Amino acid sequence: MENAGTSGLVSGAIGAISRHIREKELMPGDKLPSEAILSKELNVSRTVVREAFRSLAAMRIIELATGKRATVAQIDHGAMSLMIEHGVHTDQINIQQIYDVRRTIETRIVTLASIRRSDTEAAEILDLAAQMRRSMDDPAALMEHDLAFHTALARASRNPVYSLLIGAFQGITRQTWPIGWKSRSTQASRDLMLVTHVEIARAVAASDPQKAVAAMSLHFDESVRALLTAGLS
Amino acid sequence: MENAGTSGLVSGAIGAISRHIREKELMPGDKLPSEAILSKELNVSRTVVREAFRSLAAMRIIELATGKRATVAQIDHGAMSLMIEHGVHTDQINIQQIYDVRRTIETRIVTLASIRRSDTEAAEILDLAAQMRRSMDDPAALMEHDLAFHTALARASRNPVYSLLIGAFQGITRQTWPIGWKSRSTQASRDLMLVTHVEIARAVAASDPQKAVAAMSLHFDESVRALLTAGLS
DNA sequence: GAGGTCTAACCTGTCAGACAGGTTTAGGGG
DNA sequence: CCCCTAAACCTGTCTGACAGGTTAGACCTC
Repeated sequence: MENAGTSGLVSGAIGAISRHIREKELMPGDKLPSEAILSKELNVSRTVVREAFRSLAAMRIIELATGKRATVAQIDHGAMSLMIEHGVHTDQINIQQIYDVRRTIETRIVTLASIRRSDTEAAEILDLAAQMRRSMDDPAALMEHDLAFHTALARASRNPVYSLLIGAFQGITRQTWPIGWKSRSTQASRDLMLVTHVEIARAVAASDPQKAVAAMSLHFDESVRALLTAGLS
Repeated sequence: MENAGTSGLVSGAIGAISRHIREKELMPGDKLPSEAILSKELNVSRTVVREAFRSLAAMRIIELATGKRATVAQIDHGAMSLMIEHGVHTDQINIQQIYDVRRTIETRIVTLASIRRSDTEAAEILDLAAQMRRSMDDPAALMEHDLAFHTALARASRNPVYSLLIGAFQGITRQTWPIGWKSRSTQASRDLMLVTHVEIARAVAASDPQKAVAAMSLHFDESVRALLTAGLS
């Protein structure tokens, strides 16, 4: 009775275009045929091709731009971020569950980062931790540095899937971060958070996976507690 | 110089519709306004609303069906699966990287599953492992049971984000699984794989997280080795 | 009054054609 | 050989139309 994914001209076009990308082994940046050509080849109206393009663009599989032809896109976490946000807003996922996943993958990330980070990356991570400390009185800036810190760690893991995943959680984290920050009411608890980040950075820079994991673990214990204190289910 | 995500009438419509869902606190299954109404409210043509709907449907944020109005959708791994496949086909992600992520999260999954699984779930997981054994001579069926096994474990973890992630890797796994199976050329290596699954199932059923993690770890060691043997970068 | 049926109103899927810009390309002039 | 321009190409958006699926209410029967 259900067929949503495969029936309909648009779904057919999506499939045909995806196949085209695979078969021609197109790489990010490569151009796709124009809407007019595709609509002729697939025997459908331009409307159908356009809706197929939009669908693929929504998943960041292709990239659209006015005047230019569509191109194959680089993977990007934007779409995943929206999906996760949607899941949270519709009560299908809660914040604690996201934190469990983040803890799991970020623990692995710091292990890999400790082993694989370049010196430049180590410096960047250290610097981001320092910037966090400096922007202690500006929550918005602090949050951005915090997010950038975790993103940099993911990148240093040299596994793009981890970067993708960390990026996917960023959207919803932006919305919950202030809650956690506010619930750290004492100066001591705020300091602790900043110090923990510095500790993580130092351990990664020192190529000490065990210490890095321990610090990251502490960070999550503390974060989860902060969110629970704030009453976040 | 870049603005792809926020400019254009369609992006505006996507934003407006997303906001509508959040502000009205719509839950999965709830209906959205019709295309005609939305196009009037947003002062854009029906074309624009339709393309916005398609985009949201591609991310499985909403669900479309002919004749009926669009509804808010349940989270679904379909879109993520396509994104991952795209990443692999365009050489932005390789299989080993995916296996590293899977190992990381599946290790956590069996820990949670061991603690939280219901008796029904335990029985199901045990049964799936048994079915794998029985379909040893039918690779297609074996693969499906294998995938179902890991999906069932994720579900038993009681964290929908893990289910989502496991689902997201399923598409690409379907394409690489046969490679791994073929590279297990000896009867002994094939038996090992089946036995390992049974071990995981038994450990979860026995609520023994440590044993479950050990077995899962072994499973991934073995899988990664099989793929490396097959020459998969 | 309850239940069932049928029709009219509503809604989505697809098509065709049109036009305003943005982009690329080929040619022509210096 | 380089630069500049105009034509060709391409996408974004709008309008109007029609087929076919869905729904709700009117109506009819028991």
